[in-house]
Amino acid sequence: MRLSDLNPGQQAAVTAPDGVQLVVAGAGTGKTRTLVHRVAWLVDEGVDPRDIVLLTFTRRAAREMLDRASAMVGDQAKAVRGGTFHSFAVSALRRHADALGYSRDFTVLDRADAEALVGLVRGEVGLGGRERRAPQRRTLLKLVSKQINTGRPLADLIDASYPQYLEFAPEIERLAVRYTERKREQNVMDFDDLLVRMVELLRDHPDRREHLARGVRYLLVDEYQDTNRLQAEITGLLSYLHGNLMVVGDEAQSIYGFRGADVRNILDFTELFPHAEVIRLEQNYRSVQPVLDLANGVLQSAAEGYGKVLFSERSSPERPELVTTYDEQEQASYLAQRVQERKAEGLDYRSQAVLFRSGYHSNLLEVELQRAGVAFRKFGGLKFVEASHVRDVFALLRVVANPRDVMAWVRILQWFAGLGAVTAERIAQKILDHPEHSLEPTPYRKRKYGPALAHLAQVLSAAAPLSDRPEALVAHLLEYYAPLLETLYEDHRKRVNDLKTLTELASKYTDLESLLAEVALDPPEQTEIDADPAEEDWLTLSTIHSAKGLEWAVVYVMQLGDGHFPTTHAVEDPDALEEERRLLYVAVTRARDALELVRPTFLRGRFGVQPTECALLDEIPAFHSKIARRDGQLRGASKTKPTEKHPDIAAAEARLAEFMRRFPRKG
DNA sequence: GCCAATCATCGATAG
DNA sequence: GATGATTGGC
Repeated sequence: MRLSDLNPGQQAAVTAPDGVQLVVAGAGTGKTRTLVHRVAWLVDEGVDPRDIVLLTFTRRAAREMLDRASAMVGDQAKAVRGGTFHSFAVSALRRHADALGYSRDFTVLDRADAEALVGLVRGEVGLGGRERRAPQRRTLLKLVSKQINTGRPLADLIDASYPQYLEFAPEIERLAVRYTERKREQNVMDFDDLLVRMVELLRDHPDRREHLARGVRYLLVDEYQDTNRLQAEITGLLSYLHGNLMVVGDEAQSIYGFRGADVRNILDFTELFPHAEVIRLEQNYRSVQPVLDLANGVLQSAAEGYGKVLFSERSSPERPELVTTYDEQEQASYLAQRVQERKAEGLDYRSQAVLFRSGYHSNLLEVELQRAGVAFRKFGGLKFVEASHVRDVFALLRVVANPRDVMAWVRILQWFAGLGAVTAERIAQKILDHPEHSLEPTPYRKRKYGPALAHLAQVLSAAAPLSDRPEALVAHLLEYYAPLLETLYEDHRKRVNDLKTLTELASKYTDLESLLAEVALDPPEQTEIDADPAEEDWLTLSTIHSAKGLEWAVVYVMQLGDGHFPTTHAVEDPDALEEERRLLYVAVTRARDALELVRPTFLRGRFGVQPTECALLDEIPAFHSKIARRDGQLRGASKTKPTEKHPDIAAAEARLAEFMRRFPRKG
């Protein structure tokens, strides 16, 4: 490895002596590069790679960094343990489950299952079927989760986000307690439990703490501004023994407030670790100055001053562009055409990315791209494993792995005619209370669904011995499930292909537990599954959250407009709007050479499709001098298809024309 | 008492 | 489009 490629700040971070360092690194200042070099440098210095732990925000980021480190110092760097806090916790918790009243075959509930379980408890604590409008299970889980991740009292959180539900505070308190109890009974953990139990393990079990911390000689944490208090606690507890900790982050890029992330973790870091060396990386190597001018403008408009100004030595005559289109359809057509134009000019799709606030914002664009034959992959939004029929198969896998998994049972049992939610829960509870019998169909023999249960029991008992061969296990279960699929879904023809994909997915694993944990913690993206592996040049579509830490030569930020980006909620809530601003900052700073902000004039609002402002853009100081304007209307429209007006807009215009005709202006 | 079909309401980001 | 309350049927 060569240190001469690095600037003095980066070198200081890479070669820092033992101890605690805080690396404050603005967007594009080579944060990832620095971490990669740090790992490589440590390995090069003779540190056992297995004693290095690199915690990142996604597993994708961890993999990428370790690959790059390996390229510098050889494959030994692959032995570095890397992943998210959650994935690190799963492996630690499996080994130490006994200390926490769990057994080591616990399963991980994803959000949908967690919500389903909250739904069961919801009825139990009296939050269902009343004339008073009680919060939905989704909202309830959000509240409980936020309480756990922030440590703030539930009543405060309700007051802040859902004041209309304050009258339910006592019931919600009870729900939180029951929910936790039931998860433990069922030997399942939701995402929050992974952190909570990890803290519990490290805090309350000194022997385990020492054992775990002994193996963490160097701890590196990326994206520290997006950690919550539990993660900060884990960071401190894991590194207490050797005292070698490096955290890296940028407070201006904090975009996970909704998940309980606390910027104070990074802002107050030196109070917690007074001996920490603070290293600042300020020079931006990524973007041209005009892009940074706009990024700086976005930060200036923030209520909380970050006092940060990015500068670059890369100049460009082109300012970022504000592209105005008529509506969403024209936006989609424009983008599809624009990426092709750039491709024709010699810029690969690989160097371009379209970013948006919410997963569904790209729906129309995806249709246009498909029509135009542009290969793309989408990151964020609905995942392959979230499809209902795929979840079905995973429910079968989960009861094989953990027969106490009530939510998996409840899902499976409701496949059968005449067996509804109430009976399903009753049977699942019975299995939980007498796990030695598992599914014993005899008591239900006289029921309509008796034979179906007998068949299921038979399939599952044959499945058990296949646990250490996931591929064979999936094949066995599919033999049972495939015929069922046809009766369960009218559109089963579309769904049946996914079953083959499932077998392929399973073939990558050697045991069932890691298959299930990985799929819960790092689900493969739908378009990765669909993509033609031979196609190497594809366009990236991504939510801004999923684009964090990445960069492209050209970036398009689409769907700018109140109610979309920023989202509905944020338009009224100043704190939420601040997070939207940081989100825009993250999006803008992904661009190396060129940036386009695309803004449809007519967007779907509360009263149908209507002209829409964009608070985020309007408040940027001297915005108009920082951007160039472009009309997104397609001139060479014959190349693609003609722009269609949104039906709502067409209808509104027709009504307007009718109105004008009947009430002609005088004079 | 439970199931299955029907109707109103409301939306995000992710491990 | 999903969630959850409601309603009619067994």
